[in-house]
Amino acid sequence: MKLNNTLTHKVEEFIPNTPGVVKLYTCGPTVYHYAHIGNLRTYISEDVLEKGFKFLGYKVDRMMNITDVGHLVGDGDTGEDKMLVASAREHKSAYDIAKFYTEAFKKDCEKLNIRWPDNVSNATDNIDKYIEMISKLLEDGYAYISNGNVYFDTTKYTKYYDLSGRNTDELMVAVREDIKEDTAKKNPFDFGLWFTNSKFNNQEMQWDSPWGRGYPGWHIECSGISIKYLGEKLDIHCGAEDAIFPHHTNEIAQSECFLGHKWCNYWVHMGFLNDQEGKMSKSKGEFLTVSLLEEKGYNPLAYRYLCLNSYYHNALTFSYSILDGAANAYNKLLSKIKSLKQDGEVKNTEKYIDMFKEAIENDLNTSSMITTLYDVLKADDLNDTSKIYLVSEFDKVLSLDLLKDDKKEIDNDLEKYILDKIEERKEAKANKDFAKADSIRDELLSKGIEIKDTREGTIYNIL
RNA sequence: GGGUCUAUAGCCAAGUGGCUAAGGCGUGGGACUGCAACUCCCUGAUCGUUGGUUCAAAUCCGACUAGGCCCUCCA
Repeated sequence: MKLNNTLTHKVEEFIPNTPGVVKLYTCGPTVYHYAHIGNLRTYISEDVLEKGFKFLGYKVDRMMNITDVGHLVGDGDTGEDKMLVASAREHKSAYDIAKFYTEAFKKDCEKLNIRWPDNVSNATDNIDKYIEMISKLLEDGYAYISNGNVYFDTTKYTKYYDLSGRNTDELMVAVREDIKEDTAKKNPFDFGLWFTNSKFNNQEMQWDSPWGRGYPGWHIECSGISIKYLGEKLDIHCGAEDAIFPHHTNEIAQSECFLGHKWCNYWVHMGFLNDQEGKMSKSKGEFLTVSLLEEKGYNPLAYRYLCLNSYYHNALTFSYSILDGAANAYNKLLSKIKSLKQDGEVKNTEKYIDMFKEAIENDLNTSSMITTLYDVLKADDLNDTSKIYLVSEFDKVLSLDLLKDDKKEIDNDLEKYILDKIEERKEAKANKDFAKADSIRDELLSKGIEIKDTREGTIYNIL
């Protein structure tokens, strides 16, 4: 298995700490609002990564966090706490907001066939672990207290800039005009581990700690949860590309200083889904949620297909025309698969399984996986039974419901009505009364029933 | 300003130094059809520009150009 490792800036062979086992940590969502489809792209990629490893025979121990503790709002807003803003907007407590949007996120994942990870933990459920880590960092001199807050001292960790490739001199502090520098820090890029004295005096979520009542910094959350549940050595840490600096950079610093050794060998970052102006956000432009796509008549899996057709590490620009293309391709693919009929024994499939595995091993080349699927459908050395078998195998990773029988239940009355109409139209056609034939077709279509004339006769399809 | 990633046909893309540059969508043409839809067949690029390395480069190196992301938080 080869992966694009941000730590080494190379696509390189993946070697787990324990042969055959992958310890995988994926950064989860901040649950203060609905997720947009750009957020979900990352989770689709991580889902395929997990399933791809399993397809290759690995055991995957995966952990994901849910960030349910407040942080600064983004996407155009400034200086407010996300959870607080959502609380005020919806007149709910921060805990209720987190619960509500966690459920919403879960539903979105279901619609996109993103398997809910076996291990998911809320940031607020692991405060004890953060306190343990921060205490040790203070004890060992990697952290200091200033103005009531605990900060990590970035000058104490020499490899601080390895992941992002930056260096201290060239970074700009508070590059955006609307951000004020925190003067309590010793060094500009030190970051908060625990706050007791923040600008959010109305912070609802607070806990007691050796440094006073307050709340943890954002970065400690992922490190704490990962180490608590997956142990001291992690194989792969995933996240979106914007998390490289400072989030993942800070995670590495605090984790390795706490552990005293190398923590994670592979850092895999997912590219963004952009709109025409660039980064997709919740506050500018159209707020593209899975529900919105459904309202517009798109199958969420058409979006999944779109994502799988591109490389996880690169940016993808969203537009309705590319979604239309994906939806079209996806529907054609489904109807091709639907036309397969069981016709014998499964045979000659090894070659195609190998091709599919090769695509996975090639840095999760989802585009090639789909190409292999098309190769199977076109193959003349495979019978239909073998093709169906391969499609079902591939769908373990692709999760596009390729073989799902979505035939809608219709009652006998409706069926009789449709068959009568089809018979009536057949007669009209025989009598060359095409106006009548067309009007019957339109009538059925207006009721959501599409008919097609095939060599085997007229068939109908409930839309 | 600095870092980092990217650049293959209208669009999504494969390609990891060497046969005629995969595949999908769309477009155009054709077959089928009373018409249409469906289906099937045919249809397109010297790989951002420019130097270099090599017997050989879309593939390696340099420069340039364009764009994404990061330097509060964001997937």
